[in-house]
Amino acid sequence: MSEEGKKEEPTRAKTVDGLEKKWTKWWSKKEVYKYRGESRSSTYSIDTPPPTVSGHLHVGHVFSYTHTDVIARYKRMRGYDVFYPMGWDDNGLPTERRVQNYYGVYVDTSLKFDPSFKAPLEGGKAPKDFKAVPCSRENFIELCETLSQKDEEQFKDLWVELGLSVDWSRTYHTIGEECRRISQFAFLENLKRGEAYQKVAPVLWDTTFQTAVSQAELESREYPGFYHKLLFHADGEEVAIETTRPELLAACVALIANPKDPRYLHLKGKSVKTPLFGVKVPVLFHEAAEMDKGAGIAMCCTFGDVTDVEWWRELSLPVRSILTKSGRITSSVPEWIQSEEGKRAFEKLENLTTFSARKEITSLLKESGEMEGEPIPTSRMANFYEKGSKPIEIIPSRQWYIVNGSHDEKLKSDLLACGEKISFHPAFMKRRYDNWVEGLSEDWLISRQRFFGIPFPIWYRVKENGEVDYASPILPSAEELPVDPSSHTPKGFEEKMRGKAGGFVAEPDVMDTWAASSLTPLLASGWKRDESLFKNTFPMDLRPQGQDIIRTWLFDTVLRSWLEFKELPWKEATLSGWILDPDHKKMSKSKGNVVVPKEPIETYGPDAVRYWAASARLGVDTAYDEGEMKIGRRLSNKILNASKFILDLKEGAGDISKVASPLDLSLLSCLFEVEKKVTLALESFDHASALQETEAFFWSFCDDYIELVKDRAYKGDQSALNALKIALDAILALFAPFLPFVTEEAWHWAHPEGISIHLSSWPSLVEAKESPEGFKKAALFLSLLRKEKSERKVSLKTEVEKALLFGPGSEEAKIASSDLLSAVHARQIEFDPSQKEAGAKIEF
RNA sequence: GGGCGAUUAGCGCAGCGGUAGCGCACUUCCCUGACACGGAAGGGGUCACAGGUCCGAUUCCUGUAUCGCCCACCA
Repeated sequence: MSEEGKKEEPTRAKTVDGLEKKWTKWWSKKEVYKYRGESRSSTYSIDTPPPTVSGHLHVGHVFSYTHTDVIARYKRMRGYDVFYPMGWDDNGLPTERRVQNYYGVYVDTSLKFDPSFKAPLEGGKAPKDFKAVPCSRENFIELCETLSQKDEEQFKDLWVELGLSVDWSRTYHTIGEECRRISQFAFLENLKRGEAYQKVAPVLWDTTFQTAVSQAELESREYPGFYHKLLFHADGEEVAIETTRPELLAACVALIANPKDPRYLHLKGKSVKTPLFGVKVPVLFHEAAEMDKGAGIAMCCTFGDVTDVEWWRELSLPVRSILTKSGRITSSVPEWIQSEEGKRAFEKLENLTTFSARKEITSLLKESGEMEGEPIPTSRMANFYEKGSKPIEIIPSRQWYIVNGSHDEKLKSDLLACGEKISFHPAFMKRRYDNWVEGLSEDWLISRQRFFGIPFPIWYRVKENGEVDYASPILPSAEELPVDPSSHTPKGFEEKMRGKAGGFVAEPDVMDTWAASSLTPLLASGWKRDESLFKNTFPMDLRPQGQDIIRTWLFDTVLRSWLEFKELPWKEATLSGWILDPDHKKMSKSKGNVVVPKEPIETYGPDAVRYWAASARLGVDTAYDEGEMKIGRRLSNKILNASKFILDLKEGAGDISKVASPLDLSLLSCLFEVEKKVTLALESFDHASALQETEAFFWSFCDDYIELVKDRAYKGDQSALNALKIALDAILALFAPFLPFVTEEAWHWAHPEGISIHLSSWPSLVEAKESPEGFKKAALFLSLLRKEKSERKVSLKTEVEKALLFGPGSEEAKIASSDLLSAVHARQIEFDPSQKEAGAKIEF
């Protein structure tokens, strides 16, 4: 026992306050949660979600991580060697922005690493006329690692305080060297097998961040717009179309109507002239044109939305692009506009943002009389990059992709089969996986036009004529990884050949953050780094995560694992729900309703906060509820007090052979039943019922069993004393995964030489000879007698002459007759099972 | 438009073929030799609605409504 422990012993803690400091220190000193790595069969491995290191903590973190910790602790007590690592996600836009603001820098990939670089700021507010300073990608990554270390300390403090049983010697960073190496290596493997490829195609583009984004990162939002009715000119008639994107008129390549629409059939094979620009475009027909939408005929622009892309592809239309990557109209008149009026009109739109261009073109159209009526306001759904603030545009560019089954039926069905083999908890979450896989329409776009992130390990040759030869990239060997092609020179070249004809250039793009995150099971388990660790931990057992990232993190991880090994990354996936604020609104920083987890932990104690979290089932959105924490705190205190009471009695050794009274045996049978239920629940990841079941038994144990046997226990009755001790040990063990601090405290009172309850074994009682009904009925009649006393307005300890128990169950309750007698302070007791309804009477 | 979940006491939630449970809150009582950061007892619900299956439905089936989420649509 530690010195601290000794000091505590004479006066056992009365409340839960302060337990966390004492025991977290002890656990760390004794390496209670260390993964030993003996064999795959004894290992239970967890693919812990690496929290985004953004400097903000949130009770939602506490919620879902507690669910996982309960399982980790349970498995450990079941004898598993639990592999429970922790990662930090410091690769991605949130970190990038945070580092930029914190240090006052931005990345310039043309710069070389500067070992003496000093950032101009170090947190705090930037001076008024401050201008951010450029730095190399490597310097930026260094700054990122420095800052995330600070953030990680915060997170780690929280996790430790919460009592997460993480093995802190196993941590990783998603921007760390090892992760860059693995991500690049895995990408090169994909490339080798033909699963990664590049192509020039229309991509979803965020104009604010100026990067391509993937289908998985889209979200639909309500966006205000206007319907504009434009008049196209056909022979002898005007064709009206409706559009919300008039600014793209110059990019129009065709009008599309439904082949079944009689209104436009006569235009088949004809062309029309666009308003303002007078460009001739064909009238074409396609099933995707909806007759009841707008005018029933649409203009197809390159590119206004994904339907345009579909038409463009299927009808082999030309590309007429007028939007630049910054979201502005191009700065010169495109060659397809021939007429003088058209050229003049376009000049007025040059360099305008889509928003200003829309206003400008509207007035031009009004002037020319080619718009019918006023624009009609509408609210439509538009696609946004989830972190962006303007709708995405579709712009053709060269990008890297990884296959995901969208164009490959075999791969798609393999991935669906993977979904079948993973157990989702709750099970209905699997449908979201299926829906996503079935609905994929494009391969996974993994290149991002950002500066911070994991670079593609690729260079390209520059031909003698100065053109970049994308077709045959130069690749590094596995030993060279990680590389940053913008500052490292490929083998066989000299740095001075960079950017020169006959030389080389770097691939400027970085990988999507999910490209790294999708490798967490490989990263954590030591793939290509520690083969014995890898053998013992992969495929992993459990992936816990949020329900919102099934389509990204979960799917991408399955995909990468499948491509790499033709294997599942893990067997089970648990999905936690949202945390809502007390008014059932989703907690989010922008709403300002976020609760910082430190506060409730300090106020109620970590066990109480865990109690709240563990009371909610997986997949169920849960309101933040301090009331529930109060109950958890009360329960924790009660556990301490009940333990104290039992251990202060004349010590029973917990020897089951000394338990002889039928009531005591019956209690142990009830306990056996509870253990079975709790174990079953935890095996199916139903921590909430496990906790509830344990708690219900514990209250009945305190209110009924302890009250019944108190008298015997005071008198040193061995049967009662031993049963109390056995039950106490079992109850502490059943609570241990949920309430690690109080259970540890009380367990050490009983086991002063032991290391930790969390390394002790899960209770495995055998059913006692007596039926559980005896105790249950005794408890029932004890409660009926209490009710009788309460209704007769006498105190519980008032002496009475006779207690009369009748009705069903009173026969079984007879095994407790002498205990009932002393518990209700009666001189005699009578039973009458012949009555129809159970009840109790007292006589004075 | 497709899919998924929810709807049970004032609130938060369990339950699931046999005439409703837990916790909080509420009312009453009790500083009883573990516990007043406590304990005992009590009141409170036509289980969203409408059909169907069944001897019997809150529980199964089919619809409807409301709320939430995911996907698709975005002329």
